[in-house]
Amino acid sequence: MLRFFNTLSREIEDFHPLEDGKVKMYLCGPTVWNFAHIGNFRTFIFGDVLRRYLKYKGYELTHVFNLTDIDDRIINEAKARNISIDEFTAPYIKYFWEDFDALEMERPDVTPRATHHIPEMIEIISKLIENGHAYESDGSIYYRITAFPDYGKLSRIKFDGNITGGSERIDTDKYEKEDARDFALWKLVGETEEPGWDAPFGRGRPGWHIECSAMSMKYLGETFDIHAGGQDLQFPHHENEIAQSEGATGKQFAKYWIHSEFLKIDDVTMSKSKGNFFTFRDLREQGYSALAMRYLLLSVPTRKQLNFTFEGLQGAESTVERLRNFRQLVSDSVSSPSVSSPHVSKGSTESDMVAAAQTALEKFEAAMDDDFNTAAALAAIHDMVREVNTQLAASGLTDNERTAVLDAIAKFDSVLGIFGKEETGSLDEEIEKLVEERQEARRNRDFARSDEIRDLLAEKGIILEDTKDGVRWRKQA
RNA sequence: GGCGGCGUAGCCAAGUGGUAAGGCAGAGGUCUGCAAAACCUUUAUUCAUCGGUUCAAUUCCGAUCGCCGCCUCCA
Repeated sequence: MLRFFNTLSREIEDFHPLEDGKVKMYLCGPTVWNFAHIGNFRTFIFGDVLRRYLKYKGYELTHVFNLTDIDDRIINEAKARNISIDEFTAPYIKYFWEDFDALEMERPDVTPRATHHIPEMIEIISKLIENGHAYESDGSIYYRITAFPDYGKLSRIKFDGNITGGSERIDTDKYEKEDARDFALWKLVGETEEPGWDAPFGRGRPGWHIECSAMSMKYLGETFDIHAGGQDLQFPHHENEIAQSEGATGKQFAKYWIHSEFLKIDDVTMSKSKGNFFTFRDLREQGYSALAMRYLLLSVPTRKQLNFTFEGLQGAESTVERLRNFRQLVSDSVSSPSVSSPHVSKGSTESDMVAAAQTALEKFEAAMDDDFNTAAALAAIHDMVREVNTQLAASGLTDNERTAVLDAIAKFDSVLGIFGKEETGSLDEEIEKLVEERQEARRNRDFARSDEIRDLLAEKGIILEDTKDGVRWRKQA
């Protein structure tokens, strides 16, 4: 039974989708005004694992993941460069998907862009004006929070007049809002001002929150199962989404809310405004692999803050390498002559590793079912790896064991995506020749030459290992 | 000021009212021509501190210290 923490209730709840066997989920995607950093990707990778795990559990999933391609930063940057919004965002959208794919995330089913859904936003705003949840004032359409008594039910924020730290904006606000908490749905602009779209209530552009209401409800319906996103979006973004959507439809918006915690770097939150962030590309250039980043970001359950350190990333690199190596060893064990040697044919030996794989799968699923405890899920995998490695070193695996273990790995990886693609293909001829020459040298006990070749290949990213069954090669991640 | 989270070995961390998962790094060993990989052993008498509840607390309660976040654009 899948259970997880629902921000709405602040409790761990059993998961019951609205419709049996089907899940509709929405994840807030990036604002494409810059490169996404790995803190951003923590949320997205969690979303990916959430997606994969729901499918693993057999749900038929509709997964919507938006791109915000209009907001004040984008407008200002585009203006500053004297280019259109589309021209400004196009490269960042391209980079984003490149990073997304490189991090082995599965593409969501629908990836809508805000600028392509202006009519849907206008429709919601029109409804809100009609039913009294919105009003015009001083060049903007505002949401009327007093008309929505449930406001604050997600973030549980209280407006007791106690706000001091955040009061600056409100105190100095030059807009004529009925209530300081009211937020803009639509900002009216002049007839020729860009960007601007025509609407019954006047030409303008959307506010900061309406896009997610519009895109989620368009593709998932007025009520859907899961809405996820970064912790920082809880307030005001998600709170406002609820207000807009439920204000317009009178129905519950999302049933379950999941928020991913921040990534810290040296104990300070990684954020663009603080300038202490690394992009995926930064780390890639420093030689760290996408798989290691995935592993690191999944090594801490999403609801806990994760402290990023290079020592940790390096550790993740070693771990991922070990896992990949493990799969390769198990896979290669087919041809190992020791597999069929008589001394391993004891029935108990075989059932042990089949059982180990089974146990690992059970623990893995139990951990994931328990509020997506990826840390415990990884531990289950490591336990199996150690057991099987021991068996492998001692006497090899039977065909049944090999199949069971590889099958378990495939299942783990269908959710976590940390093993990466299997190494296939062969070495090119030149390298093949060097390997052969090294073998020859070793036979002649010319170790100086053989070590020389091994170093040479290592520089090319080919790692050679001499095993009792012959030479084995693998590529560096 | 209001609200919330966290503090577990060198690092990343799971976890439970009954006596500390897992990974990385380190040390020793097996194997190897040497390596690598893998395996074995080892690394927290202790879970920020101080009190309290309890037969028993890292786990519950309170206080203190430290760190992080939201309340303002940010995954």
